[in-house]
Amino acid sequence: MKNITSQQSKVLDCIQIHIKKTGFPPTRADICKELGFKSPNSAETHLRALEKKGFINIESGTSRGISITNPEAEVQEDEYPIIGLVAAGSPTLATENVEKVFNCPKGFFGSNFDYFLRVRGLSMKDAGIMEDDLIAVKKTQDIRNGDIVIARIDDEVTVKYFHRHSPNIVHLQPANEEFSDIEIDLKETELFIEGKSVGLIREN
Amino acid sequence: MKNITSQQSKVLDCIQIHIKKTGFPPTRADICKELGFKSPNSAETHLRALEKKGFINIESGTSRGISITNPEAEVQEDEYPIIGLVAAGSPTLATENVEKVFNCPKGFFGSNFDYFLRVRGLSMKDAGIMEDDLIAVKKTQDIRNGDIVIARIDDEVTVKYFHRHSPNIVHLQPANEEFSDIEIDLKETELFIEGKSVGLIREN
DNA sequence: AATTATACTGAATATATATACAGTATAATA
DNA sequence: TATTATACTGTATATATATTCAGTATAATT
Repeated sequence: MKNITSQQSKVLDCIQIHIKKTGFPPTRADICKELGFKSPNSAETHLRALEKKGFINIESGTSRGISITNPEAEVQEDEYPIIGLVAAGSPTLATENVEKVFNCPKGFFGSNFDYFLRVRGLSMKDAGIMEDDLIAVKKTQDIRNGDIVIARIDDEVTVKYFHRHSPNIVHLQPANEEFSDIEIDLKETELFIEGKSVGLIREN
Repeated sequence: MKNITSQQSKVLDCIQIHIKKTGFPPTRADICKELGFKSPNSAETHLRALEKKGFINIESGTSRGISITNPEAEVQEDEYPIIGLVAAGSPTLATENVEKVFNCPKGFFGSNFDYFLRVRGLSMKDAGIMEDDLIAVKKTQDIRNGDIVIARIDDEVTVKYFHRHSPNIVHLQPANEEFSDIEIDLKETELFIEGKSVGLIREN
């Protein structure tokens, strides 16, 4: 996305405003009227420049065939799958585990994420994570001590605090007195980190 | 909004899909192509029917001048204020207490709500409500025993479980051993119920 | 010094598009 | 029974619209 000139920016604004106001994009003539141009070619050349720079897309031979390339600045809602926390067995993101999809704006929790995990059990109760809560999971290996991770040990999926104080020993710590720490020797046991929690949603 | 026929519904869907896909509404010909009509007048009459019933608006003499009257059915994101839990003094929803606004689709938590409350303290810790969490508050007086309410006693705002087992005695119960019940005699003390919690959001 | 991008006017035109008119047919309503 | 709504085909056309071509002028690059 290259830099935009002052006039091109006005034209881009004009398009956005027209769509918001009327529901459909402007014609060349509409733009001229709005911005005071006397020739439709003034609008045309600006549109071509905006297209070349990647701000808009022009459908050739189509009336009002202008679409704004980057609606990121706008709403951008997306569907995220809700995955049931399967006790054992199948891999986490398998299709059969998708409970339903949940509409949530992108970047709702500041950072991006990949899916929601439906919480089972109360092992993270003291971290305010309750049964049936939805954890927003970001698939990443960039984990720091104290992060809440979604981990897989021997096909069992669990949500815990992550702590690693020596190279081969990882502690998966619950937030509930009734549960005890899981200590994992990476030389003996395989640990797969699915991702980490970046947010939480609870529906009452 | 009158009832819609099956064919008209298809045409309406077609318009919505076209806008979503291309960024601009379809022409009569586009609709024909999509739905298999052989005459542009087929689309035209359906459009007129949809306009008459209030589902769409048609800008006369304008190419692709179709706009959908009720975009409610679509995404419908809205801005909700985040209110800081003020310890004492000013009324809760006063403008000076608005921390910022938060974009969230309407009906995100199943039911509607009015604002987000930023949680201070850990009095509801065992209910999984932690410091800095955002509680989705629905302003209502329709409270049942066990609901999490936002209550005001003498200008102090608090979040607690609501219990009323006799007509004049209300218990506001925390979810934390370190806090004790608040018993309110409605004949002596004024209790104002701001609303109840319908959901929760946590940003990690 | 030559080229390219920006920023316009003005005119011309092929075609994309809305829209009216003429029919046919069926189901619902008054 | 007459009327209206629905659901189409098919043709025609005025005009809305994209788009090209011919210019003029200034600022920014190469």
